[in-house]
Amino acid sequence: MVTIKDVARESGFSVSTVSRALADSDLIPKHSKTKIKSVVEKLGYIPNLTAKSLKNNKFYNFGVITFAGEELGFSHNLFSGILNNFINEIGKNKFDVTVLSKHLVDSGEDLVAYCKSRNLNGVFMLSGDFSNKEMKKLQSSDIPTVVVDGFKNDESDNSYYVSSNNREVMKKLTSLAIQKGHKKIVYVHGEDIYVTRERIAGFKEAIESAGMDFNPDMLVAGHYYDMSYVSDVIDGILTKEVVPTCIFMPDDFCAIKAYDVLHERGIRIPEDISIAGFDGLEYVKHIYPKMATVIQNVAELGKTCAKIMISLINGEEPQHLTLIGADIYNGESIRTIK
Amino acid sequence: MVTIKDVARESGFSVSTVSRALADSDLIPKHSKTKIKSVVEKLGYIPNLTAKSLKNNKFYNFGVITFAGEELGFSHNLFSGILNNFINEIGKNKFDVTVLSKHLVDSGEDLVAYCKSRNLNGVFMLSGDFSNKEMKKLQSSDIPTVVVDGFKNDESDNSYYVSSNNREVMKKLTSLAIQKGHKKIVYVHGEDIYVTRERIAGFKEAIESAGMDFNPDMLVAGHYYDMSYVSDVIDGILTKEVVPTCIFMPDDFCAIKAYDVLHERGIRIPEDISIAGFDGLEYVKHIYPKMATVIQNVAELGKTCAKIMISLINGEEPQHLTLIGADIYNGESIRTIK
DNA sequence: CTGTTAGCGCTTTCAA
DNA sequence: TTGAAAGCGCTAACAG
Repeated sequence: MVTIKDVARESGFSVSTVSRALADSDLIPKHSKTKIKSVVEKLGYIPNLTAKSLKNNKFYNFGVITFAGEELGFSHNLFSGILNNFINEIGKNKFDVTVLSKHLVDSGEDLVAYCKSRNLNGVFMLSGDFSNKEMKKLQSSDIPTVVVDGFKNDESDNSYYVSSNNREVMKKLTSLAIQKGHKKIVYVHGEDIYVTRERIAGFKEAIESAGMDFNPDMLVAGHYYDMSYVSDVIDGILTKEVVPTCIFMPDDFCAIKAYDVLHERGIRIPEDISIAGFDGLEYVKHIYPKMATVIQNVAELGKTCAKIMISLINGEEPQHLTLIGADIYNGESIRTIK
Repeated sequence: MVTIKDVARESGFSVSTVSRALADSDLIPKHSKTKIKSVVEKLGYIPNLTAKSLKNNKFYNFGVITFAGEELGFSHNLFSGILNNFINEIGKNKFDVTVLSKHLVDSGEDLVAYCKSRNLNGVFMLSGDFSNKEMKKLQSSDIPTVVVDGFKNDESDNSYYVSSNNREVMKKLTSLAIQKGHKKIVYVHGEDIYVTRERIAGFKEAIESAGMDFNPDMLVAGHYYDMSYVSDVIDGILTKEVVPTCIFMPDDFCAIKAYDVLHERGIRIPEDISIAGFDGLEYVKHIYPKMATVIQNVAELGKTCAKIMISLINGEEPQHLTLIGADIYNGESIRTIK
């Protein structure tokens, strides 16, 4: 390993002069810099950032945690897209990203200690775990956290939340179905977290502002990104005294499974029952019938989280909750009832 | 920040004794350890791994690069699953994982320098970029690299390759179609990399061992994980003088698009044309008709890569090429021709 | 303009 | 059984 010492010796300057030259300090004249840089080149010197960090007490490193409660990890189609954008934005700003493995989170190790021992400047959580103690401790620690999409919105001074404008977009989606003539709509919603409550609120608002009566039967509890329960839930809905004409699923992944189940039962989409998903995964636009869904702005979500992280370590005070606009994709899975 | 010095002062021992006690050294008697650990507890001391690393010249940190050539990053449905398993396996072994952003790779920065300055012990590449110079330099550097799935298999002493047993499984898939009565099969294959060549080889072998004539018309060039070219390619195939009864697509993602295109053209799957994908993404089992595909063993692929990385830094000499078995999922998209 | 020196937090030899 | 001291690679205050 070539160190700054080697460069100093070889170039005839002292270590501090070399350090300054490499930092492009005004104190060092051009000719010295040139000389030093040529030696750097010659020896193939590469500065050791670990040493630099230790000295400066600046670490330029964020952690990322992926939704500990699920098996999905990076395979979560929505979160992986958000993560992509987060990482690229962070990378543009010259920070590093360290991944905290699901194993680490599940093992019950002290997450705060883990992060501190690695000098992480902040942690990005792709959906908080809704039960994990360590995640909670991390959120209420002095390490800044930015949580996207799945969170409880517990107030914590040091935690920042980003999500789509779920209430508004769910209201839009519901209004669209109503406009198309649907009066009996069921919303299979996910876990009780902030985004779910918002979606339910938007759902209700649309129903009520259309002059219809909201009744609790319109809500059915499900889970996000979990196909296993879908056939039971769908069967339950099909045997209700009032069978809906339209079912909103918690997300596209579950909605695909709903397609499958309905197909097996000989029920046509959208002729017999209409379906909508949520998230806007690429492939739902290419299945038959093209699935109506909410397209979350994955790029904006990821970038926003990154910007908040960066502004935080710059000592700024961003908003604690940021909402990002989402769009409706009409598809063909919600029929028009005459 | 509480340092080892603080613990030393507070406990009345010297820094070195504290260090030894925390490393559970035999030199330190139980009562001293107990005393020291109680002070650690009291002060909330957390060891600084950066300092430790610097001192020991051990860094316990791997890099991960995601397929620079594409927009997908972590959204790549196959690679994200592999990555999941890689990270968890690495995490179990107490190493950290640092993400190298696509931005970093695209920007043309010196990747080797980047990795060295961060003291990365090795780099995991999810599909090599087939053109990127920096990626190549990295692979031929003294930093060990493990590449999964998309690679050229250029010989490099310090690069290790893992993929599914593509030749064998593609032979199986092709044989299955032949057995079902298909004689006119077209394989839309991906970029010219090792895995593609293997798949093509397996495809040929199946055709020839069935006593059929292989002809180059059976191969059509496409791309992996790219929907944009699919409709052109499909249209091209449909206007051939001999229209095939079965089309193999490069992957599930493209195959979904093929479903879409054929549907738009009024061509039924599998009655008119049979389709198969490749990779085994969860949702292809839930679309209609259920898509025949090759299920790559994502868990084994990821874990194997991790194990190779770890064995490398332990000074072992793993094989340079490791093949993992894959399975066929029959689905319903390859019809039986009587 | 440049060098000497101290020190970031930690481990480890050497000496007691 | 413990401590002093050196040093990992680097930066920066201070002194010239």
